[in-house]
Amino acid sequence: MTNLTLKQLRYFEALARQGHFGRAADACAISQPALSMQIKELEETLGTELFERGPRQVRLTHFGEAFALRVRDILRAVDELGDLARASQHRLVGRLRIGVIPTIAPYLLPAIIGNLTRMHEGLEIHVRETLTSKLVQELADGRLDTAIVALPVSEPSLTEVALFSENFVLVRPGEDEGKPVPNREALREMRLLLLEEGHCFRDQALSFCNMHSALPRELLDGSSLSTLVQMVSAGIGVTLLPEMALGVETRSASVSVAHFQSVQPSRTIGMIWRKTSPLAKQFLQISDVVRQSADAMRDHRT
Amino acid sequence: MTNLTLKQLRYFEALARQGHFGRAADACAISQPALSMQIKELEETLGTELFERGPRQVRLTHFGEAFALRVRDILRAVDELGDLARASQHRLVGRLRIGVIPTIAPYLLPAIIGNLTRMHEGLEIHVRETLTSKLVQELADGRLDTAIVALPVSEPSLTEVALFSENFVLVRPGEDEGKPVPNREALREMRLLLLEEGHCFRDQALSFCNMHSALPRELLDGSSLSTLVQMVSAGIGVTLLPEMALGVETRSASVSVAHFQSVQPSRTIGMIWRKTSPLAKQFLQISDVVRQSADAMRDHRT
DNA sequence: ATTTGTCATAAGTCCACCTTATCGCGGCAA
DNA sequence: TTGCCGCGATAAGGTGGACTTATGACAAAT
Repeated sequence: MTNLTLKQLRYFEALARQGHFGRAADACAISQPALSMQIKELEETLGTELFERGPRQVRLTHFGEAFALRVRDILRAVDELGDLARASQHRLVGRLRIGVIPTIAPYLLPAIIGNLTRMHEGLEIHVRETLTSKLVQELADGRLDTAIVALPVSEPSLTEVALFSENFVLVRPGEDEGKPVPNREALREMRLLLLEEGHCFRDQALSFCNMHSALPRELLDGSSLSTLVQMVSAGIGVTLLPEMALGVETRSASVSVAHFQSVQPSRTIGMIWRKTSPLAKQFLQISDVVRQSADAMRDHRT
Repeated sequence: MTNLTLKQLRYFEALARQGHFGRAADACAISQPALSMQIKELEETLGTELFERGPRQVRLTHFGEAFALRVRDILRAVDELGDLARASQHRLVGRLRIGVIPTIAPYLLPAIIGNLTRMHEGLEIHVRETLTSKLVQELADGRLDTAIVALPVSEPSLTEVALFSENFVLVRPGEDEGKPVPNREALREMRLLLLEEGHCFRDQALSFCNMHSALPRELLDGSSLSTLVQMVSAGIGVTLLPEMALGVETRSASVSVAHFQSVQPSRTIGMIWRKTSPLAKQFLQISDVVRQSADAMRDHRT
């Protein structure tokens, strides 16, 4: 025996409502025999009569009534599937698992989360803050949807879009205020405090100084940019900060901030996601939000 | 765009569960391209991607996950439809609206209801007690499922099956005990107490006496057999009772009961239902229950 | 008795769906 | 790199199911 179909249930519902084959067929935009056949097939599939066909009227049997109640629930649920799909066309819905590197997260996330939840009501945002390599791995595993990292990542399976660039600034103890800004060569002679191994920002800073990672002698590892700034404030050394961290980290510390003159060190921050992800359009939307958030922060700081 | 089908939802569920087109196709007992096409069609219908097709694995999108939850509910509900039908195959289920004439109801119903509820657990019995004409009308209107009345009813649209026959007995005041039993002609000279117009039992009694209904002079109307017996007990007249009523009505009344000698008046009690009713088989089942109940009563009384 | 209304059945057409065969592509090993 | 392999998408063709119109059957109404 054939399985039952949604079509049959729809026809059944129409006939139960109309109590008349002809009118029900009209309502379904089919011919009366087509409806008759489908109803008959449905009854055979169930092994029970659903309607009592009298010459005067077509009436539901008892079982038909019980059946109709459940069928209506089912049809409503099915129609809601369509609504659900339509609703999630333009609006990002459900859970968004976003990864962010530690040298970005504290400064950018508050604004991003605020804007996203405001624009996409009902969006549940999970944040993962860790190193780029782990983010990439978790992205590939499907444990993350997207991540905000420093470009380039150069993973062939990932799409990357640029969000913004930010310069690095030199942070020195407060008493160094006004001293000439060292160039890269001079910097190499100073005690440069950087994050521990694995942070991309560390590599970027080293790269700017033309140093290789195999020079641990002159480096002290700090666990966060905030810690580094505190150490600088204590006169232990100097460090580099991405511009975005300036507002938060140097506000209440006795340090002096200096911009480099000729060659501005910088990095590009971008968003990445699996090339296969069907949420690409939504991610582009989100990237706009992030870009705007970052711009707003920059404007507000200057 | 075509509507979505249960088949698509079933395929979708299999693919969501297996995460692999080939295995899901096997599970559905179809070829892999067939499943691919149906999934594609489903996604097009919804306007959204349900799966993220990576070279490594096939994963649900967020929307796909939300979708799967609802789909599973729907499929479960649909499968329950089949169970519901199968469960109500042989067992009478739901509501049974049964009509009974007043000269039967008080005596037969307790036993019937007891037996029916015992045999068909979960059966909800509604009883309607009124005159045959109204029962027939309500039956035709679909407000009753079946009725127990005196045959024949001779409605072409109704099926009738005999349940049992019962004789009428003469009920006289207690002091008439032992007096010769009058024949029909003698009965016509006595003060015969009968039910009001419309009761079939009244017509049956009159018919036995060869009287026509247009003889109100010698008749007094009582509202129930019980009332009639009380009036007889008070010496107001005599009446006829169906045998079935004997036990209940004459137990605590000072009346004498006499059986007629030669020509036993009687009536046939039967069950009726719409010819179009698909519950015919169940009604036959019920009629057996009723028959047994009546026999048990008769045996118990003698 | 004829007509009307209503549902079931018949016959034929067409499209949806399934099949097998093949392509395209990314991953993997020599 | 090059060829192989696994897997999903695509192509082409066949079959059955579902729809159509036309007609039958039956009861009710006139």
